[in-house]
Amino acid sequence: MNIGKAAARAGLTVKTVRYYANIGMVAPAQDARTGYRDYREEDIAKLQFIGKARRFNFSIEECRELLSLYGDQDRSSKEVKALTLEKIKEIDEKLTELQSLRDQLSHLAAHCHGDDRPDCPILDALGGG
Amino acid sequence: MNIGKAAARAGLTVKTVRYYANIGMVAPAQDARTGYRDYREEDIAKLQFIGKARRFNFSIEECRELLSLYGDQDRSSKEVKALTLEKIKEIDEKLTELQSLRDQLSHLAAHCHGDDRPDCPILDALGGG
DNA sequence: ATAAACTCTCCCCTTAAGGGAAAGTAAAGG
DNA sequence: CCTTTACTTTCCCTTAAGGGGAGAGTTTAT
Repeated sequence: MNIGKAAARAGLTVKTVRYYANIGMVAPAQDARTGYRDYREEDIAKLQFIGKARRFNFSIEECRELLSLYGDQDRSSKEVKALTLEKIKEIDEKLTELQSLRDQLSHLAAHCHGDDRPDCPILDALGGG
Repeated sequence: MNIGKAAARAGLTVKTVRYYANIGMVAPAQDARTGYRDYREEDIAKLQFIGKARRFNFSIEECRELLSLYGDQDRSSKEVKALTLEKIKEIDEKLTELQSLRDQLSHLAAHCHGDDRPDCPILDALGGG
């Protein structure tokens, strides 16, 4: 199967799929003459797997780890769960940080009258000490 | 004032300050002979301003906008508030997205027994259709 | 036969800097 | 005065994960 079809099947762009081939994550055989890549069903499954993991905010390297666990018949769910819990922790930290940021900005905006007068608590807060 | 001192005063790295000079955000005069940059108090204030805005998650381009408003004596707080409210909206979207992501991962982790058995709901969810 | 659609590699672009090399400059110490 | 150390300069490469587009070759459809 050519790359265009493969990408469509996996819900990815051709560029993305070619990128995954280049970094050796899903690297199908290439025709000796044309250089065309030939994707098999197994490759499609991997691409779909990666696409989903990426949507879950796993990085490329984490995807690589998950993929090796996925392909390993003797994998233990322990490792997968650990990776997932770690990812959840990261997300929690990001959530806390963003929430705090939002509160601060919201506070500033609430005290800014927002008209044409030149004084503005937001700029004051940014500029002051 | 040399770049090292200026960076320290602003709580930024030398690399960062030099980067800001290169992109024309805070570009002090340079000595004709040595090329050394000479930072004035006004520049320090700008650097501190940018540092703070960056910590508030404003992008470089947004910092540039804020900076021009900051330097404009006739600035209106209306524009600043608008920019801030927009930023809050972005953060809210990001929060929603992250929360949903967290819920999904959390759900998967909760149903994964996490022992050495090879079946794992997380991998199943990633691999399945 | 030819035009359209598809694929290939190669190179530059993105954000916001960080790392490090090679070379010049300044300040401190003896 | 000389040397060592600290500081600064420009330049180039790297990051994460691809996107955009050029130019050339291939396949398919008309």
